[in-house]
Amino acid sequence: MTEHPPAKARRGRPRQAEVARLAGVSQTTVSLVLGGNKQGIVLHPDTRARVLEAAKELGYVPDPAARRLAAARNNLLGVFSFTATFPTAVEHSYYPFLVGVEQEAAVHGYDLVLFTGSSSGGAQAGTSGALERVRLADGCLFLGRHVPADELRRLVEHGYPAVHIGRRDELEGLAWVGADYVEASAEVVRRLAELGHRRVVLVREDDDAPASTDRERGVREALDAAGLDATDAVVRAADPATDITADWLRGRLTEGVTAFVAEETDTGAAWRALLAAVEDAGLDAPADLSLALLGSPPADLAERPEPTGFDIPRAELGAAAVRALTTLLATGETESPLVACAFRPGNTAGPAPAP
Amino acid sequence: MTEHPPAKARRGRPRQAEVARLAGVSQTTVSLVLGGNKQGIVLHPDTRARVLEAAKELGYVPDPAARRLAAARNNLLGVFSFTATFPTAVEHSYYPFLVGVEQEAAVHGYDLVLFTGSSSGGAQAGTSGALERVRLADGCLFLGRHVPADELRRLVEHGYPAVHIGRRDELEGLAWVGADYVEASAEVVRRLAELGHRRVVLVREDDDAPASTDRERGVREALDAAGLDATDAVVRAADPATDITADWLRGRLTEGVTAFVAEETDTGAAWRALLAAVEDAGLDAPADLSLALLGSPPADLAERPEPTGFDIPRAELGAAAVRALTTLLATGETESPLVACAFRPGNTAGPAPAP
DNA sequence: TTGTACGCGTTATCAG
DNA sequence: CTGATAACGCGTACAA
Repeated sequence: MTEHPPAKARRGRPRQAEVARLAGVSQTTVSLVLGGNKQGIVLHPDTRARVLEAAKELGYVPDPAARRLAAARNNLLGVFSFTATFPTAVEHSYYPFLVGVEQEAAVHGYDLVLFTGSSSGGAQAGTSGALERVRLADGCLFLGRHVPADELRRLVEHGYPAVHIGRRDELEGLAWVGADYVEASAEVVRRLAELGHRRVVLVREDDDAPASTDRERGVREALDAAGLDATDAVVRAADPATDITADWLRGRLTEGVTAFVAEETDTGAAWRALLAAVEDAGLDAPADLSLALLGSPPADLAERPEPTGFDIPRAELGAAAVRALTTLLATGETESPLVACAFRPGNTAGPAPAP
Repeated sequence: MTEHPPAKARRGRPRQAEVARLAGVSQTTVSLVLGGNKQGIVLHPDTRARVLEAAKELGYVPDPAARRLAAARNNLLGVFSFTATFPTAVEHSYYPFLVGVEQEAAVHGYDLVLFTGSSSGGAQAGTSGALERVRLADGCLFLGRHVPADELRRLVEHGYPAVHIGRRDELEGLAWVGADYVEASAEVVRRLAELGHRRVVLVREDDDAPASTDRERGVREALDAAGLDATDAVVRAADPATDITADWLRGRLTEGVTAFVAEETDTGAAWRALLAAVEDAGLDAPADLSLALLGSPPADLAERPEPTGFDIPRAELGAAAVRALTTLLATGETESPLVACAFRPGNTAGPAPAP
């Protein structure tokens, strides 16, 4: 009993020392050869070859934790996501971003660590300090609304390389990549104005995430620019399903509102409520009124009708985030690019009905 | 220059030793208190309190890398996927499996490592020895057709804990979780038989993956069981787009075939070709003939018409795979469960037309 | 009940 | 060119 029973998980996991023994050299040499020889030390090609062969023979792979502990890097990028609900449908989750993240990570030679219990509301979610887990990776991507600001700030202040997917100005020094919701929302309203709509209402949920406020800003800016009345132009619905009713809709219509714009959220509640209200009121879009969605529709109502609005370039955002993170890792430069959203014509908006 | 410039990421992070000094105890005691005291060692409540206070005071958070290094395990589960094409659409990728994988991994306290350059066709894909990378994780999930058998065998022979998503009997000792394609395909054919179809043709691609052969087996078994003619019941189309034409279709119809079944693949080529041939021939399903798809349709033609067939329970498969892997990790027991597929009525199959 | 000593796997320095 | 040796931060037998 002189040896602790080794954890099953490690059985057969070769270390540098074993590679060294097999190659007949020291462990240091193995580290040198396998580490790319940053020190510029000259090694005998034969030695090098023997080490490489031994490593391949044994299937040696460096332990990421040890690598990291020794203040090196492990070619691992973290992904920590805070989506409100568990992704039963892939489209509602962060996977669309992951497509771009994964592709770009591959380009740069990084593998990905998905920190669970974040999106999935698993055991560790909400636990204070849960974010610290990401330190296992060289750097980390954060995404979703409601990423805990204080924990994130701690990481950033300690110099941990982090990039947030989604604009995040409040956190000094945090790099982020964002969709240009302001411009995209403004464009939607501009189109509506061009279609003759003079009064437009934005239905947003009761949520102060940047993604929401940006949309509102874009809407307001476009209204101003078009010289339209912005009075009561924004409605905050704590519970869209009960607040946005057929009656409410009729009320607004009699006030002269001809177009309704919903923000996109995790649940799509605002858009859903709007569609339901229109149907309940026996109205039709775009004949009787125009509708637009500031984002992509939830999967279950993606078609019939296809919402006028814009698409969030999720994969590009993911890729841009990885680029930002890798340059942060390599140069220490913090960049925060804004990615444009493409306008989606759709078929829920049309010319404003004659008064 | 007596000190190495510490990595930015680590600067200023309090360690257990500092907590210990502040609390006037040893580092061990700190570890004990903060580690939840698994050993059941009795500590003086005051000591405990002092340690906790000191930890909070300093904002101590354990270093995950060190923790994992000491524990001789990662709590990392790998995911290595071999899908034929890059997932431009999440639905075509391995993400639907990942939903279940992620959820179940969270339950068991594991994080996930996504090995890039596998699904994404990145730089390292196809490289010999690329699979060895997975050793970084405590265990790994493999998925997709065409996972290189020899490399996988090496890993398994070395005792590396691996679970393949998809049946894989050829590899002695490899654990896998599979969808019961045989039974699901048989059920589809049984339904067709019940609808009066006497001659059924399976269109499969030129591919000998288990997922393909299982479907064929199910089809043949059901044909036999129903006493139907299995002559020329299976067509292998190297290139469905050019092989499965309107002319071909008419030919088979005149031979008395009334139902066509396509296997599902990454590309959905067989099903796509079948739909196109029917349209080109000016025919209609299910009026003139019946169609069924052994799997889920590609996203771009998920509706209109919804294919009769079955759904692959991808999330459940992912979850089952994680369970298999964690028990393999914990007990060394290899299990290979088969998960049932749900029949999907759809609307492309109907009663066989009268002869 | 608390402290000592060592190991986990890797990197990095420095003397042969 | 190579081989000891010391961190890195934490867990844990074993001793006090």
